Amino acid sequence: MLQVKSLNVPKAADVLAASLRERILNGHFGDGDDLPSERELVEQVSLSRATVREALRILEGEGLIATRLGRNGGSAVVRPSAAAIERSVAIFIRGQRIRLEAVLEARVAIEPSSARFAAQHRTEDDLVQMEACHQAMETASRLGDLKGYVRANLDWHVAVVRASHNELLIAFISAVSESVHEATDLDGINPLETRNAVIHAHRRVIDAIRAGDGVAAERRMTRHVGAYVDHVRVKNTDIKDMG
Amino acid sequence: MLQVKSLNVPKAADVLAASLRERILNGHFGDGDDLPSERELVEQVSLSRATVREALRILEGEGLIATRLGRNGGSAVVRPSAAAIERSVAIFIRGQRIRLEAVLEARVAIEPSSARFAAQHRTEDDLVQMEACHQAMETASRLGDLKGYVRANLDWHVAVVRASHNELLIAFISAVSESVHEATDLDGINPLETRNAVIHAHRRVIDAIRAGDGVAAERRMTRHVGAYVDHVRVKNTDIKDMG
DNA sequence: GCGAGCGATTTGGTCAGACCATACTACTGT
DNA sequence: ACAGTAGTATGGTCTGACCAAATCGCTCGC
Repeated sequence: MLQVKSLNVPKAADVLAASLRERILNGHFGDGDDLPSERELVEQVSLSRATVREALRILEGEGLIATRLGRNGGSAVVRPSAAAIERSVAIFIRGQRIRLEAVLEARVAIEPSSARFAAQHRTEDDLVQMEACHQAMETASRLGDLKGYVRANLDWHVAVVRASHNELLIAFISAVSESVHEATDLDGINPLETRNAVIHAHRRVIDAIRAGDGVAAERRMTRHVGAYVDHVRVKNTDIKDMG
Repeated sequence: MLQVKSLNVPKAADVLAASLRERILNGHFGDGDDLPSERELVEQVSLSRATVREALRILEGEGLIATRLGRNGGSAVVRPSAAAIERSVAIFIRGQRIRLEAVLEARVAIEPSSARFAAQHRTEDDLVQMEACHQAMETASRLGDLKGYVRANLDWHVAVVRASHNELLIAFISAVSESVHEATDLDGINPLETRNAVIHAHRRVIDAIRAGDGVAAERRMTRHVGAYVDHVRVKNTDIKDMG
């Protein structure tokens, strides 16, 4: 007797989604192009509207299309942004209950190299952004606005990585930053003494980046984030999860 | 006249998905638990089956549930894995046409620190895994099996990061590795001379990790991946996209 | 002429009910 | 006792309808 091996039965919606995804990523549909309306797609692919909608919803979840309501609405192709990565990372961290220490380690791994790349590729605008965050930190620290200080601190780190002009690193750091922020609020007393040390360290990193000195930028960032993770570690000798 | 501010109209499916997502991430539903069947959910939340299905599909896309067919089927909660991150990163790289150079930079940023963490946290099993990849590389190189060599090379790098026991770094490196692999196939002639140098560099990294010497592991890995990215850069002076 | 207002139209969002395909359960006949 | 078969719970798909939002385009009054 003929043996059929475990016959996979792909779902119609998945097949359609894969087809559309491929055409989008191939550039067949460009950024901003409107896909056919749901009812048109129904006719074109001979599937029910429910199935077509399910496929569109998959692509929307992947950040490949955006759907608008009303006349002249429909689904338009969008360039996939880092937002999808940030979402999946956030879910991963919460769902797997990743240790805060591991999240900080990831930052420590990424930021020094990013600082080096930033020194090599930074533009004038990047410097302006970093200085703005820096000043916001100083102001918030002086006023005792701890919440604003922590926020500006996070923004500064993201600004540095942004200056590297490496889209992947930017996506990664953005993804972990949010989780760090949520945990840091609870954790940090951030005494003035520590705040001043942080601000000073930031100052020196910015200077190196402005001077285009990648080696110094990397070394200074290494020291800075290393000190920070040590600081957190001594405050939480026990293992602490997030979420 | 009363002014209503921009009245947001959340879609029912999104609301339901958010509700279920929260309950899953809170641990209210544990790993492996079965969600109510679609028809039960329809009754519980007073929405149509199409809407309920859309919500479930969202969660499935986020890697929070898995759905099985047939009797005793239904949606079961699963721990979100790195797979979702890998998917979103792959889409991001292809969709944004991230430069291969940027992808390699991300690896360069991540791997040295990972090697250091690996030296600190590696288990015996981790060493076995790395040695296995190493040996596979040597064998493939000797036999001239370039495809196997490249594969084993990638696996070795992932194995090192895996030994760091940092789930986030593992997810990141896995995500970029696939993209690197797809591009490397085309790129690499990988002459014997280069292969031997790579294998020797790997040997020294493994030795440092085995010895628990984090500083040496990090330094050696830095040199190794730095040499590799330079190697690629000289071969592609023009900017090359992926996908 | 022209702008404000208002209906018509297009399009996604939701609903209801049905039927099919699949995988497991339980019975039944030898 | 066991193989085969009918039953059943469940996801997958289809059909067709109606609702709600956003836009278009016409009319009317100035």
